[in-house]
Amino acid sequence: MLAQSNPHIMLPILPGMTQFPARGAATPPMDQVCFFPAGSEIYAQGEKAVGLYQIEFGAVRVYRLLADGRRQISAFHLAGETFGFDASARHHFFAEAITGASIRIFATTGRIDMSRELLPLALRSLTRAQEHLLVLGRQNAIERVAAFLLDIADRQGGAERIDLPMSRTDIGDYLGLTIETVSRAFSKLREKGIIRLCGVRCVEIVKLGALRKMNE
Amino acid sequence: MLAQSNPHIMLPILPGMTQFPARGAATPPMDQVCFFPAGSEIYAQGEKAVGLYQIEFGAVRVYRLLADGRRQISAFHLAGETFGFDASARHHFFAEAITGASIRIFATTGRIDMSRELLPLALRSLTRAQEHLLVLGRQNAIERVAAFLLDIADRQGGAERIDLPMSRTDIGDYLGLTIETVSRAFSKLREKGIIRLCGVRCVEIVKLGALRKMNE
DNA sequence: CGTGGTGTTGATTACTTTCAAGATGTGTGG
DNA sequence: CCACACATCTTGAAAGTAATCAACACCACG
Repeated sequence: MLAQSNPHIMLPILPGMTQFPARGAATPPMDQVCFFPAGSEIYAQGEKAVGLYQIEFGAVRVYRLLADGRRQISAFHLAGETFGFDASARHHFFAEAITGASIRIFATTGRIDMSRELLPLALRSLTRAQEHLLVLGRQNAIERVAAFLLDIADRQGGAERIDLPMSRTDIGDYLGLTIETVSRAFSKLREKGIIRLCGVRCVEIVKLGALRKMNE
Repeated sequence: MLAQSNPHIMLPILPGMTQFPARGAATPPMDQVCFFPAGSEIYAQGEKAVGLYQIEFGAVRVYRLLADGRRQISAFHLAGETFGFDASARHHFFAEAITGASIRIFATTGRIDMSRELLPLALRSLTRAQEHLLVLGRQNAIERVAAFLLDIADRQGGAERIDLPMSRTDIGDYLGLTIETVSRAFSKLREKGIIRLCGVRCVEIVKLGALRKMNE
């Protein structure tokens, strides 16, 4: 696999890019591009919200925890997408970089009113969340994985080859399944000839129609 | 039970209130209060969105269907709440009155920009949806019912006596469970002394702490 | 060439669904 | 006001799906 677009490779900090978390800084600097290493926290539940986050490259998970450690990832965000709407004054969720991610942070507080631009983005997040409710509430394991693959494929430009930045654990926590069940669903889709697994985090969609038919 | 606040009782159409669906009208009239009988459609998936909906009294379900009839209710809305954000140009979901409901419809198209007022409402819907994802993805049947009761109790003003406007089928379709499982969860909570059932659609929360502890 | 993290597969257990029957409650008509 | 009918809800038993527990495979890294 070439390095061309492999998000697992740590890129050097480029000029004009700040690495975060940085020594001594309590919050990331505003209105510039920050680099978050794989696994690093972008914001935490209960933390004061300062703005919105636009991903230049990399991937992000937004999640919530139960007291016993059960985790629900409410959304993945990929390059080009904007997140951080889980807040009125404070964040209700955690956000972490999955792979190393370069993120532009926009201040929205104490600024000119940005509602007009923000509302459509917020509504897109809302629609996504509501559609995910249908998946979690009414679809079985294999249908959930199918929905996940279709969603990611679509957001990666619709090519049949998908690059998964996240682990099976992340996928499980997004789909409300265990990693074993996710793995079995992948295997079953492979056995049926619907997908091809070219490496653990690379999937090729062979029968797009069959995948779509599982989600109607 | 007194008629005082029983939403199951059909109220007469009051002066200044239009009943809908009405003969000959393709869409409900704008910027006024409409009465929707129990079970009637407020908007449908794919329908052009015309505005937002504020509930004067009654209750509403917003849902989506799979091809085979499986239904996921993404949200219930009670008196005082605003809904209808499941749309960019067209609605992505269905909305129906559960009980007879009186609803004020606000036009948002071709009007002065209302983003500033709308954004906080949309964000509240988003947070609700994302929190519901945790329930559907990571909680078991009894925890889901507990979460549901806490949510409704909170939205009805926090009194220990809850009036449920919706059927067990609706609750099941909201929580991603069958009606039988919902019923069994209610029974188990009753057996544990956490709730009391004063009629099928009336619940009294006896041990609020125990209920809360199931949702941490 | 080990080592640790991640992913896969198998066997068993637990929980929810499905199927079925009975109970409760509401509305209607006598 | 009571009796019946229909819809809704509850409970039980059997079946099915996903979780858990366990072992092994794979891969990147030192």
